Amino acid sequence: MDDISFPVDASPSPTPPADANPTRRVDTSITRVLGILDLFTPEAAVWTVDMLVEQLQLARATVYRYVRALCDAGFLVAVSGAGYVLGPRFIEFDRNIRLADPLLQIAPPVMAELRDTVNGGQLLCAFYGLRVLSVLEDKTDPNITMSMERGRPFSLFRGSPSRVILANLPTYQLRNLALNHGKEIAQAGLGENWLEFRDNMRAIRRTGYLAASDIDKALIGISAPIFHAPGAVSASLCLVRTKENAPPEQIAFLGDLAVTAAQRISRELQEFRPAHADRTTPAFPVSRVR
Amino acid sequence: MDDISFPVDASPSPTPPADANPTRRVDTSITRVLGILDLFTPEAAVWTVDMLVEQLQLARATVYRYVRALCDAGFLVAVSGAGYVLGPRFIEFDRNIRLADPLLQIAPPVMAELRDTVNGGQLLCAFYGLRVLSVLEDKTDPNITMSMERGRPFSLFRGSPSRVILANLPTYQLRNLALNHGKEIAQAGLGENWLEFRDNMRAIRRTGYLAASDIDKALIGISAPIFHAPGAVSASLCLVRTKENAPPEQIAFLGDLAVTAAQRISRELQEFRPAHADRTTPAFPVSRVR
DNA sequence: GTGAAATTCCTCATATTATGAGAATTTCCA
DNA sequence: TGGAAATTCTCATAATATGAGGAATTTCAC
Repeated sequence: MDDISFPVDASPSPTPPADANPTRRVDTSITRVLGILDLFTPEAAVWTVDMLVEQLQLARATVYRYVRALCDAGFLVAVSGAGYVLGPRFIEFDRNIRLADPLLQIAPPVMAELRDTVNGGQLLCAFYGLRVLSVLEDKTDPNITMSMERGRPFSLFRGSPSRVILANLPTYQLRNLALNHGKEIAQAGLGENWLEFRDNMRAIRRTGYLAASDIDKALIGISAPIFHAPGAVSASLCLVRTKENAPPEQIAFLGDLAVTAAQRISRELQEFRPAHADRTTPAFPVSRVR
Repeated sequence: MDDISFPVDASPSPTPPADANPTRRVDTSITRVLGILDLFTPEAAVWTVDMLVEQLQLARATVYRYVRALCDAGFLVAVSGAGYVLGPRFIEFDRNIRLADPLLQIAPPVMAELRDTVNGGQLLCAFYGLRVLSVLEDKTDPNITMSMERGRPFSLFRGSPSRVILANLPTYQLRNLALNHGKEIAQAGLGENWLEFRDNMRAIRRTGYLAASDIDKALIGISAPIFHAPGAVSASLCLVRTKENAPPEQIAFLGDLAVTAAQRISRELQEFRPAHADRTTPAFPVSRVR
């Protein structure tokens, strides 16, 4: 737990930027169609065709074609008054993901057992390529407004749940990240070069857990990694307390608690065999970074 | 509540068929790309490019292009071992929908108040064009395994939450449905022709609530409609009990309870002004049937 | 770290198909 | 039922997605 300093400006980065890679040639109509969905945010939940025409600078007929394709697929629905909103397909797919995810079958009882000891909140985070997502929360302290419910995205480089996953990625993936995202790594205070970065990650790995407070300054999160297979990190368990409820001498205790619980989840995960093992389906594995 | 009979075979219809309309010309690549996502089910959560090539009968390079487009958008993620699974974007979009949906801000406290009186379970269902989706459940009786958690789709023509929404749609939408989905309506026992259908729907509308047991035979659901605007039904509240806990003489009581709560939710919904009323955004309205 | 095997991406010619403008049709509310 | 608004259709044109095979990466066991 040495000196992993975070001299980052506290920009909240609510949504990581869509991984637009302008240098890479890509089928444009697909990208354009899918890009429409990005416009539908909680702040701008309803879009009319007129608004889309103006925003996208496309012909009216084209916008209608796009919108219809998305409606047919259930990604948009028409609402009264010539508007469109995000469709039911996202809700259904989220359920599909929940149903297929072994982590969500294994972790909840473990987290429930911890609830009283933690006396704060718990967060289960999953590794998704370049980002980490909260997938489950378990809150007891009503003073903790984590607003970290399922679906909240985090950068891979900020917050203890993310960083403890990052630190446990295989070496070649860390090297990839250092090559492709060196600037973000440096900005996050994780090292100015590959060697520094590697050593910092190793330090976190050796401690086993990571305590940090760089997302919500009033809270402290103590995270431990979860492995789908030996050496294959795929998630993390984060114990959360308000800072005044987490005196320094308790950090190690909470860290051990997190590590033990995460190891237990990892073990059950590795013994887990999905209910539908009939097909020639590969076992559910861990995300790759690109 | 007269004689709305349901002589339907109990086919569970887990997922309504994707609204494929082969007669209608549509941009094909978009459809093909989005269609890939349909392959990712809880039973077949992991697909390799090889499997996709065989399934789709497309060139390897094309499949890679499709998959990359979907990965770039976050709808798929690469996992170790050359596989792909549904990506984080669905989880994020589901959260976006939750955050933007006034219903999910208003209904939970109302449902919490009802919890002890209902002494079973409650289901909040939303109307999405041709289907109805469970969006929230509140369960107290542990014997009720509704498996109706958020995201479970229902046909618009089966189950009391769906039918009570159906019955309260505006006349011209009912006529549309009778024209385009007459067979399903007849199969669901809702009427052999437009006049029968219209009368059946009017009967449900006049009763105010609908009790039925056609989804889970061991349970009974008592549903009342929720309106986003006068005359614009958009959701329903369904009170659930096991059959032995719901003697006939209590049905009317539960029906009144559902109607009262649904009316309260409707009223608050119509008074609701979203937090982000800055833009020239239309107010969040109700789905249309096509 | 290193190297072999597997996965992923790129290049390019060709033919498919998406696009835009405006007309025709359908929807929906008074 | 009518009429304004929303949606879809038609068609010529230009853009771009496709497939095949080879090149470049990535992965993972040693």
